[in-house]
Amino acid sequence: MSVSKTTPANATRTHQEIRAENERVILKAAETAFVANGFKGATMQQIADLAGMPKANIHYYFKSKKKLYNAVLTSIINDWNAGLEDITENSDPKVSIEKFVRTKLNSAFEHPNHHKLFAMEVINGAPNIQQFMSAEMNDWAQQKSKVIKSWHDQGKIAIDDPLQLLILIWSTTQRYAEFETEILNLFGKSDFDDNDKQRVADFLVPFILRGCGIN
Amino acid sequence: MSVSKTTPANATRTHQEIRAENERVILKAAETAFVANGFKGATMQQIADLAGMPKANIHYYFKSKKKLYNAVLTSIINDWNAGLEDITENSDPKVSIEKFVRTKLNSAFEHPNHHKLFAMEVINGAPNIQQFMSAEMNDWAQQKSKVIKSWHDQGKIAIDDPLQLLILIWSTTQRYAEFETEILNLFGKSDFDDNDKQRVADFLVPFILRGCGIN
DNA sequence: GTCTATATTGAGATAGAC
DNA sequence: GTCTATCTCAATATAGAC
Repeated sequence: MSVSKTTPANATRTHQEIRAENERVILKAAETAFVANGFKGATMQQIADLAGMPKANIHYYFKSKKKLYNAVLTSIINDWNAGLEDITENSDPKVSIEKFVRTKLNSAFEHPNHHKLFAMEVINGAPNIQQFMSAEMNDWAQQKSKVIKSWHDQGKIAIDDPLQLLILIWSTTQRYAEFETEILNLFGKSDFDDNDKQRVADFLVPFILRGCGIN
Repeated sequence: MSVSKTTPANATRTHQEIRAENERVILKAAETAFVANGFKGATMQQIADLAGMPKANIHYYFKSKKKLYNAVLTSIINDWNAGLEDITENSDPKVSIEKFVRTKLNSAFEHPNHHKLFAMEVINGAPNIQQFMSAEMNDWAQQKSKVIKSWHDQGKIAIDDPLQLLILIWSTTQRYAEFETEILNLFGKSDFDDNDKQRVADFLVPFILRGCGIN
Protein backbone atom coordinates (compact mmCIF):
# COMPACT_ATOMS: atom_id res chain seq x y z
CA MET A 1 0.00 0.00 0.00
CA SER A 2 2.50 2.59 1.07
CA VAL A 3 5.21 3.53 -1.37
CA SER A 4 7.71 6.32 -1.53
CA LYS A 5 6.50 9.87 -1.45
CA THR A 6 7.44 10.51 -5.05
CA THR A 7 5.32 7.83 -6.71
CA PRO A 8 2.31 9.08 -8.65
CA ALA A 9 -0.07 7.29 -6.25
CA ASN A 10 1.39 9.08 -3.28
CA ALA A 11 1.65 12.33 -5.11
CA THR A 12 -2.09 12.18 -5.64
CA ARG A 13 -2.68 11.23 -2.05
CA THR A 14 -0.58 14.19 -0.88
CA HIS A 15 -2.50 16.40 -3.21
CA GLN A 16 -5.80 15.33 -1.67
CA GLU A 17 -4.38 15.64 1.80
CA ILE A 18 -3.30 19.20 1.13
CA ARG A 19 -6.76 20.03 -0.08
CA ALA A 20 -8.43 18.33 2.87
CA GLU A 21 -6.18 20.06 5.37
CA ASN A 22 -6.59 23.48 3.79
CA GLU A 23 -10.35 23.11 3.61
CA ARG A 24 -10.40 22.17 7.27
CA VAL A 25 -8.34 25.22 8.24
CA ILE A 26 -10.49 27.54 6.14
CA LEU A 27 -13.75 26.15 7.51
CA LYS A 28 -12.51 26.69 11.04
CA ALA A 29 -11.40 30.24 10.27
CA ALA A 30 -14.68 30.98 8.50
CA GLU A 31 -16.64 29.67 11.47
CA THR A 32 -14.87 32.13 13.77
CA ALA A 33 -15.28 35.06 11.41
CA PHE A 34 -18.96 34.40 10.68
CA VAL A 35 -19.78 34.01 14.37
CA ALA A 36 -18.08 37.29 15.30
CA ASN A 37 -19.45 39.40 12.44
CA GLY A 38 -22.30 37.61 10.72
CA PHE A 39 -22.37 36.50 7.09
CA LYS A 40 -22.11 39.91 5.51
CA GLY A 41 -19.88 41.36 8.22
CA ALA A 42 -17.18 38.74 7.92
CA THR A 43 -14.78 39.47 5.08
CA MET A 44 -12.84 37.07 2.90
CA GLN A 45 -9.71 38.97 3.93
CA GLN A 46 -10.45 38.36 7.61
CA ILE A 47 -11.03 34.68 6.95
CA ALA A 48 -7.81 34.52 4.94
CA ASP A 49 -5.88 36.14 7.78
CA LEU A 50 -7.34 33.73 10.33
CA ALA A 51 -6.50 30.82 8.05
CA GLY A 52 -2.99 32.14 7.46
CA MET A 53 -3.16 32.26 3.69
CA PRO A 54 -3.82 34.80 0.92
CA LYS A 55 -7.36 35.75 0.12
CA ALA A 56 -7.23 34.26 -3.37
CA ASN A 57 -6.66 30.81 -1.87
CA ILE A 58 -9.97 30.94 -0.06
CA HIS A 59 -11.65 31.52 -3.41
CA TYR A 60 -9.63 28.72 -4.90
CA TYR A 61 -10.97 26.18 -2.38
CA PHE A 62 -14.50 27.56 -2.07
CA LYS A 63 -15.73 29.32 -5.17
CA SER A 64 -17.66 32.04 -3.36
CA LYS A 65 -18.30 33.45 0.09
CA LYS A 66 -21.81 32.06 -0.04
CA LYS A 67 -20.58 28.55 -0.86
CA LEU A 68 -18.07 28.75 1.96
CA TYR A 69 -20.80 29.79 4.36
CA ASN A 70 -23.02 26.93 3.29
CA ALA A 71 -20.13 24.51 3.69
CA VAL A 72 -19.72 25.67 7.29
CA LEU A 73 -23.44 25.26 7.95
CA THR A 74 -23.48 21.78 6.44
CA SER A 75 -20.58 20.66 8.60
CA ILE A 76 -22.48 21.81 11.67
CA ILE A 77 -25.81 20.31 10.74
CA ASN A 78 -24.37 16.93 9.92
CA ASP A 79 -23.88 15.93 13.53
CA TRP A 80 -26.49 18.09 15.15
CA ASN A 81 -28.37 15.16 16.67
CA ALA A 82 -25.42 12.83 17.06
CA GLY A 83 -25.43 10.55 20.10
CA LEU A 84 -29.18 10.61 20.62
CA GLU A 85 -30.21 7.84 18.23
CA ASP A 86 -30.89 5.23 20.90
CA ILE A 87 -33.52 7.12 22.86
CA THR A 88 -36.67 5.07 22.19
CA GLU A 89 -39.97 4.01 23.75
CA ASN A 90 -38.18 1.21 25.58
CA SER A 91 -35.50 3.43 27.10
CA ASP A 92 -35.70 4.43 30.72
CA PRO A 93 -36.92 8.05 30.88
CA LYS A 94 -34.61 9.06 33.68
CA VAL A 95 -31.53 7.64 31.98
CA SER A 96 -32.58 8.95 28.57
CA ILE A 97 -33.37 12.48 29.66
CA GLU A 98 -30.14 12.72 31.61
CA LYS A 99 -28.29 11.51 28.55
CA PHE A 100 -30.10 13.98 26.31
CA VAL A 101 -29.22 16.87 28.60
CA ARG A 102 -25.60 15.84 29.06
CA THR A 103 -25.06 15.19 25.36
CA LYS A 104 -26.41 18.59 24.36
CA LEU A 105 -24.51 20.28 27.18
CA ASN A 106 -21.24 18.66 26.15
CA SER A 107 -21.85 19.74 22.60
CA ALA A 108 -22.49 23.30 23.77
CA PHE A 109 -19.25 23.44 25.74
CA GLU A 110 -17.29 21.61 23.04
CA HIS A 111 -18.45 23.50 19.95
CA PRO A 112 -19.85 26.84 21.04
CA ASN A 113 -19.33 28.34 17.60
CA HIS A 114 -21.54 25.71 15.99
CA HIS A 115 -24.38 26.64 18.27
CA LYS A 116 -23.80 30.35 17.85
CA LEU A 117 -23.86 30.07 14.08
CA PHE A 118 -26.93 27.87 14.10
CA ALA A 119 -28.66 30.35 16.40
CA MET A 120 -27.80 33.27 14.14
CA GLU A 121 -29.27 31.42 11.19
CA VAL A 122 -32.51 30.72 13.03
CA ILE A 123 -32.76 34.29 14.31
CA ASN A 124 -32.35 35.56 10.75
CA GLY A 125 -35.24 33.34 9.70
CA ALA A 126 -33.14 30.30 8.75
CA PRO A 127 -32.70 31.45 5.13
CA ASN A 128 -29.93 28.92 4.44
CA ILE A 129 -31.14 25.91 6.42
CA GLN A 130 -34.79 25.82 5.40
CA GLN A 131 -34.60 22.24 4.20
CA PHE A 132 -32.96 20.99 7.38
CA MET A 133 -35.39 22.86 9.61
CA SER A 134 -38.56 21.82 7.86
CA ALA A 135 -37.57 18.22 7.10
CA GLU A 136 -34.85 16.52 9.16
CA MET A 137 -35.29 18.61 12.31
CA ASN A 138 -39.05 18.36 12.21
CA ASP A 139 -38.99 14.60 11.68
CA TRP A 140 -36.52 14.17 14.49
CA ALA A 141 -38.65 16.19 16.87
CA GLN A 142 -41.84 14.35 15.94
CA GLN A 143 -40.10 11.04 16.46
CA LYS A 144 -38.72 11.95 19.88
CA SER A 145 -42.06 13.47 20.83
CA LYS A 146 -43.66 10.10 20.28
CA VAL A 147 -41.12 8.54 22.61
CA ILE A 148 -41.84 11.09 25.33
CA LYS A 149 -45.56 10.66 24.76
CA SER A 150 -45.23 6.92 25.28
CA TRP A 151 -43.37 7.50 28.55
CA HIS A 152 -46.24 9.69 29.62
CA ASP A 153 -48.82 7.08 28.61
CA GLN A 154 -46.90 4.53 30.65
CA GLY A 155 -47.15 6.87 33.64
CA LYS A 156 -43.41 7.30 33.86
CA ILE A 157 -43.24 11.04 33.32
CA ALA A 158 -45.41 14.08 34.11
CA ILE A 159 -45.06 15.68 30.67
CA ASP A 160 -48.07 15.72 28.37
CA ASP A 161 -46.65 18.21 25.85
CA PRO A 162 -43.51 16.48 24.56
CA LEU A 163 -42.52 19.16 22.07
CA GLN A 164 -42.22 21.67 24.89
CA LEU A 165 -39.85 19.40 26.74
CA LEU A 166 -37.62 19.10 23.69
CA ILE A 167 -37.61 22.87 23.32
CA LEU A 168 -36.82 23.31 27.01
CA ILE A 169 -33.87 20.93 26.90
CA TRP A 170 -32.50 22.62 23.78
CA SER A 171 -32.95 26.04 25.38
CA THR A 172 -31.31 25.28 28.68
CA THR A 173 -28.31 23.41 27.30
CA GLN A 174 -27.51 25.29 24.12
CA ARG A 175 -27.79 28.58 25.98
CA TYR A 176 -24.35 27.98 27.48
CA ALA A 177 -22.88 28.11 23.98
CA GLU A 178 -25.02 30.79 22.39
CA PHE A 179 -24.86 33.16 25.38
CA GLU A 180 -21.33 32.18 26.38
CA THR A 181 -20.34 35.85 26.50
CA GLU A 182 -23.11 36.81 28.91
CA ILE A 183 -22.80 33.75 31.13
CA LEU A 184 -19.02 33.98 31.43
CA ASN A 185 -19.56 37.57 32.43
CA LEU A 186 -22.05 36.53 35.12
CA PHE A 187 -19.65 33.83 36.31
CA GLY A 188 -16.84 36.39 36.36
CA LYS A 189 -14.62 34.15 34.23
CA SER A 190 -13.02 34.25 30.81
CA ASP A 191 -13.47 30.55 30.01
CA PHE A 192 -15.52 27.63 31.24
CA ASP A 193 -13.34 25.17 33.13
CA ASP A 194 -14.23 21.64 34.18
CA ASN A 195 -15.69 22.86 37.46
CA ASP A 196 -18.05 25.21 35.68
CA LYS A 197 -19.24 22.47 33.35
CA GLN A 198 -19.78 20.19 36.32
CA ARG A 199 -21.64 22.93 38.15
CA VAL A 200 -24.00 23.49 35.23
CA ALA A 201 -24.72 19.80 34.76
CA ASP A 202 -25.25 19.36 38.51
CA PHE A 203 -27.87 22.06 38.38
CA LEU A 204 -29.59 21.23 35.12
CA VAL A 205 -29.93 17.46 35.27
CA PRO A 206 -31.78 17.22 38.60
CA PHE A 207 -33.79 20.37 37.86
CA ILE A 208 -35.10 18.99 34.60
CA LEU A 209 -35.77 15.55 36.10
CA ARG A 210 -37.78 17.18 38.90
CA GLY A 211 -39.57 19.25 36.28
CA CYS A 212 -40.49 16.01 34.52
CA GLY A 213 -41.84 14.62 37.78
CA ILE A 214 -39.09 12.01 38.01
CA ASN A 215 -37.66 11.21 41.49
CA MET B 1 -51.30 76.37 26.04
CA SER B 2 -52.88 75.36 22.77
CA VAL B 3 -53.14 77.99 20.10
CA SER B 4 -53.69 77.88 16.38
CA LYS B 5 -51.46 75.70 14.25
CA THR B 6 -49.72 78.64 12.69
CA THR B 7 -48.33 80.22 15.86
CA PRO B 8 -44.57 79.94 16.33
CA ALA B 9 -45.07 77.84 19.49
CA ASN B 10 -47.17 75.31 17.66
CA ALA B 11 -44.97 75.37 14.61
CA THR B 12 -42.12 74.26 16.86
CA ARG B 13 -44.26 71.62 18.49
CA THR B 14 -45.25 70.24 15.11
CA HIS B 15 -41.63 70.24 14.13
CA GLN B 16 -40.73 68.15 17.16
CA GLU B 17 -43.64 65.84 16.57
CA ILE B 18 -42.56 65.24 13.00
CA ARG B 19 -39.10 64.39 14.21
CA ALA B 20 -40.38 62.10 16.97
CA GLU B 21 -42.70 60.27 14.60
CA ASN B 22 -40.08 59.83 11.90
CA GLU B 23 -37.51 58.59 14.41
CA ARG B 24 -40.03 56.07 15.69
CA VAL B 25 -40.77 54.80 12.19
CA ILE B 26 -37.08 54.56 11.33
CA LEU B 27 -36.20 52.73 14.55
CA LYS B 28 -38.91 50.18 13.88
CA ALA B 29 -37.76 49.67 10.29
CA ALA B 30 -34.14 49.39 11.40
CA GLU B 31 -35.07 46.81 14.00
CA THR B 32 -36.64 44.63 11.33
CA ALA B 33 -33.75 45.02 8.92
CA PHE B 34 -31.03 44.38 11.50
CA VAL B 35 -32.80 41.29 12.80
CA ALA B 36 -33.18 39.81 9.33
CA ASN B 37 -29.67 40.57 8.05
CA GLY B 38 -27.41 41.56 10.90
CA PHE B 39 -25.71 44.91 11.34
CA LYS B 40 -23.53 44.77 8.25
CA GLY B 41 -26.07 42.88 6.17
CA ALA B 42 -28.85 45.39 6.61
CA THR B 43 -28.55 48.32 4.22
CA MET B 44 -29.60 51.92 4.68
CA GLN B 45 -31.59 51.54 1.47
CA GLN B 46 -33.50 48.58 2.90
CA ILE B 47 -34.24 50.51 6.08
CA ALA B 48 -35.35 53.50 4.02
CA ASP B 49 -37.70 51.32 1.98
CA LEU B 50 -39.18 49.76 5.12
CA ALA B 51 -39.61 53.22 6.63
CA GLY B 52 -41.15 54.54 3.41
CA MET B 53 -38.76 57.43 2.90
CA PRO B 54 -35.64 58.21 0.89
CA LYS B 55 -32.29 56.96 2.11
CA ALA B 56 -30.96 60.46 2.72
CA ASN B 57 -33.66 61.05 5.33
CA ILE B 58 -32.37 58.19 7.44
CA HIS B 59 -28.98 59.89 7.48
CA TYR B 60 -30.69 63.16 8.32
CA TYR B 61 -32.28 61.74 11.47
CA PHE B 62 -29.44 59.43 12.51
CA LYS B 63 -26.03 60.61 11.44
CA SER B 64 -24.64 57.17 10.66
CA LYS B 65 -25.66 53.53 10.40
CA LYS B 66 -23.70 52.80 13.56
CA LYS B 67 -25.51 55.51 15.50
CA LEU B 68 -28.86 54.21 14.27
CA TYR B 69 -27.94 50.70 15.37
CA ASN B 70 -26.95 51.92 18.82
CA ALA B 71 -30.19 53.86 19.10
CA VAL B 72 -32.11 50.65 18.43
CA LEU B 73 -30.09 48.76 21.04
CA THR B 74 -30.60 51.48 23.63
CA SER B 75 -34.36 51.47 23.11
CA ILE B 76 -34.35 47.71 23.73
CA ILE B 77 -32.10 47.73 26.77
CA ASN B 78 -34.02 50.47 28.52
CA ASP B 79 -36.90 48.22 29.52
CA TRP B 80 -35.12 44.90 29.54
CA ASN B 81 -35.88 44.19 33.20
CA ALA B 82 -39.15 46.10 33.40
CA GLY B 83 -41.84 44.65 35.62
CA LEU B 84 -39.49 42.66 37.85
CA GLU B 85 -38.51 45.36 40.35
CA ASP B 86 -40.69 44.11 43.18
CA ILE B 87 -39.22 40.61 43.49
CA THR B 88 -37.48 40.74 46.88
CA GLU B 89 -36.52 38.60 49.88
CA ASN B 90 -39.98 39.09 51.32
CA SER B 91 -41.82 38.00 48.19
CA ASP B 92 -43.39 34.59 47.99
CA PRO B 93 -41.14 32.38 45.82
CA LYS B 94 -44.00 30.65 44.05
CA VAL B 95 -45.72 33.91 43.16
CA SER B 96 -42.45 35.62 42.26
CA ILE B 97 -41.08 32.88 40.04
CA GLU B 98 -44.38 32.54 38.23
CA LYS B 99 -44.39 36.29 37.70
CA PHE B 100 -40.80 36.25 36.48
CA VAL B 101 -41.57 33.52 33.96
CA ARG B 102 -44.79 35.10 32.73
CA THR B 103 -43.27 38.56 32.44
CA LYS B 104 -40.35 37.31 30.37
CA LEU B 105 -42.62 35.11 28.30
CA ASN B 106 -44.97 37.98 27.53
CA SER B 107 -42.02 40.10 26.54
CA ALA B 108 -40.81 37.35 24.23
CA PHE B 109 -44.16 37.04 22.47
CA GLU B 110 -44.70 40.80 22.44
CA HIS B 111 -41.30 41.97 21.19
CA PRO B 112 -39.58 39.05 19.47
CA ASN B 113 -37.33 41.38 17.49
CA HIS B 114 -35.93 42.90 20.67
CA HIS B 115 -34.89 39.52 21.91
CA LYS B 116 -33.51 38.47 18.54
CA LEU B 117 -31.38 41.58 18.27
CA PHE B 118 -30.16 41.26 21.84
CA ALA B 119 -29.27 37.63 21.20
CA MET B 120 -27.33 38.49 18.05
CA GLU B 121 -25.36 41.07 19.98
CA VAL B 122 -24.46 38.58 22.69
CA ILE B 123 -23.57 35.89 20.16
CA ASN B 124 -21.24 38.34 18.41
CA GLY B 125 -19.50 38.95 21.73
CA ALA B 126 -21.68 41.90 22.81
CA PRO B 127 -19.41 44.48 21.13
CA ASN B 128 -21.97 47.28 21.45
CA ILE B 129 -23.53 46.53 24.83
CA GLN B 130 -20.43 45.87 26.90
CA GLN B 131 -21.32 48.49 29.50
CA PHE B 132 -24.84 47.16 29.96
CA MET B 133 -23.68 43.56 30.18
CA SER B 134 -20.87 44.11 32.65
CA ALA B 135 -22.61 46.70 34.84
CA GLU B 136 -26.41 46.92 34.88
CA MET B 137 -27.07 43.30 33.90
CA ASN B 138 -24.50 41.94 36.29
CA ASP B 139 -25.77 44.03 39.19
CA TRP B 140 -29.32 43.00 38.46
CA ALA B 141 -28.38 39.31 38.42
CA GLN B 142 -26.37 39.57 41.62
CA GLN B 143 -29.24 41.31 43.34
CA LYS B 144 -31.84 38.76 42.27
CA SER B 145 -29.44 35.95 43.14
CA LYS B 146 -29.39 37.21 46.70
CA VAL B 147 -33.17 37.06 46.77
CA ILE B 148 -33.21 33.48 45.54
CA LYS B 149 -30.45 32.57 47.99
CA SER B 150 -32.53 33.94 50.84
CA TRP B 151 -35.50 31.84 49.74
CA HIS B 152 -33.21 28.83 49.80
CA ASP B 153 -31.90 29.72 53.27
CA GLN B 154 -35.49 29.99 54.46
CA GLY B 155 -36.08 26.48 53.14
CA LYS B 156 -38.64 27.65 50.64
CA ILE B 157 -36.92 26.52 47.47
CA ALA B 158 -34.62 23.67 46.40
CA ILE B 159 -32.19 25.86 44.46
CA ASP B 160 -28.73 26.44 45.88
CA ASP B 161 -27.22 27.97 42.70
CA PRO B 162 -29.38 31.05 42.08
CA LEU B 163 -27.51 32.27 39.02
CA GLN B 164 -28.33 29.03 37.23
CA LEU B 165 -32.02 29.52 37.91
CA LEU B 166 -31.91 33.01 36.42
CA ILE B 167 -30.14 31.67 33.36
CA LEU B 168 -32.67 28.86 33.05
CA ILE B 169 -35.64 31.21 33.20
CA TRP B 170 -34.09 33.52 30.63
CA SER B 171 -33.30 30.54 28.38
CA THR B 172 -36.69 28.91 28.48
CA THR B 173 -38.74 32.08 28.02
CA GLN B 174 -36.67 34.14 25.62
CA ARG B 175 -36.22 31.10 23.41
CA TYR B 176 -39.73 31.56 22.07
CA ALA B 177 -38.67 34.91 20.64
CA GLU B 178 -35.14 34.12 19.52
CA PHE B 179 -36.03 30.77 17.95
CA GLU B 180 -39.47 31.85 16.80
CA THR B 181 -38.74 30.55 13.30
CA GLU B 182 -37.82 27.06 14.49
CA ILE B 183 -40.59 26.76 17.06
CA LEU B 184 -43.32 27.98 14.71
CA ASN B 185 -42.06 25.38 12.28
CA LEU B 186 -42.30 22.67 14.95
CA PHE B 187 -45.79 23.88 15.87
CA GLY B 188 -46.73 23.88 12.18
CA LYS B 189 -47.94 27.47 12.37
CA SER B 190 -47.01 30.82 10.90
CA ASP B 191 -47.76 32.89 14.01
CA PHE B 192 -48.25 32.34 17.70
CA ASP B 193 -51.89 32.81 18.66
CA ASP B 194 -53.32 33.15 22.16
CA ASN B 195 -53.75 29.40 22.47
CA ASP B 196 -50.08 28.82 21.72
CA LYS B 197 -49.02 31.38 24.29
CA GLN B 198 -51.31 29.79 26.84
CA ARG B 199 -49.95 26.36 25.99
CA VAL B 200 -46.36 27.47 26.52
CA ALA B 201 -47.11 29.16 29.84
CA ASP B 202 -49.11 26.15 31.00
CA PHE B 203 -46.10 24.00 30.36
CA LEU B 204 -43.31 26.27 31.59
CA VAL B 205 -44.72 27.64 34.81
CA PRO B 206 -45.48 24.31 36.55
CA PHE B 207 -42.35 22.71 35.10
CA ILE B 208 -40.10 25.38 36.54
CA LEU B 209 -41.92 25.41 39.87
CA ARG B 210 -41.47 21.63 40.13
CA GLY B 211 -37.84 22.07 39.17
CA CYS B 212 -37.50 24.52 42.06
CA GLY B 213 -39.04 21.98 44.38
CA ILE B 214 -42.18 24.06 44.89
CA ASN B 215 -45.58 22.23 45.20
C1' DG C 1 -1.61 24.88 -5.62
C1' DT C 2 0.04 29.68 -4.35
C1' DC C 3 0.21 34.47 -4.75
C1' DT C 4 0.05 39.73 -6.34
C1' DA C 5 -2.42 42.94 -8.71
C1' DT C 6 -6.69 44.53 -10.39
C1' DA C 7 -11.51 44.77 -12.20
C1' DT C 8 -16.16 45.61 -10.63
C1' DT C 9 -19.90 46.35 -7.74
C1' DG C 10 -22.47 47.70 -3.87
C1' DA C 11 -23.31 50.53 0.02
C1' DG C 12 -22.44 54.47 3.45
C1' DA C 13 -22.37 59.05 3.30
C1' DT C 14 -22.91 63.89 1.51
C1' DA C 15 -23.98 68.02 -1.59
C1' DG C 16 -27.11 70.95 -2.79
C1' DA C 17 -31.77 72.06 -4.97
C1' DC C 18 -36.40 72.52 -3.34
C1' DG D 1 -37.41 68.71 6.57
C1' DT D 2 -37.32 66.24 1.93
C1' DC D 3 -35.25 64.44 -2.06
C1' DT D 4 -32.05 63.30 -6.34
C1' DA D 5 -27.64 62.79 -7.82
C1' DT D 6 -23.11 61.73 -6.73
C1' DC D 7 -18.70 60.88 -4.21
C1' DT D 8 -15.85 57.46 -2.15
C1' DC D 9 -14.30 53.39 -0.37
C1' DA D 10 -14.41 48.63 0.88
C1' DA D 11 -15.11 43.99 -0.37
C1' DT D 12 -16.05 40.06 -3.67
C1' DA D 13 -14.13 38.01 -7.21
C1' DT D 14 -10.84 37.05 -10.97
C1' DA D 15 -6.66 37.24 -14.10
C1' DG D 16 -2.52 35.63 -14.74
C1' DA D 17 2.49 34.98 -13.21
C1' DC D 18 5.00 31.61 -10.61
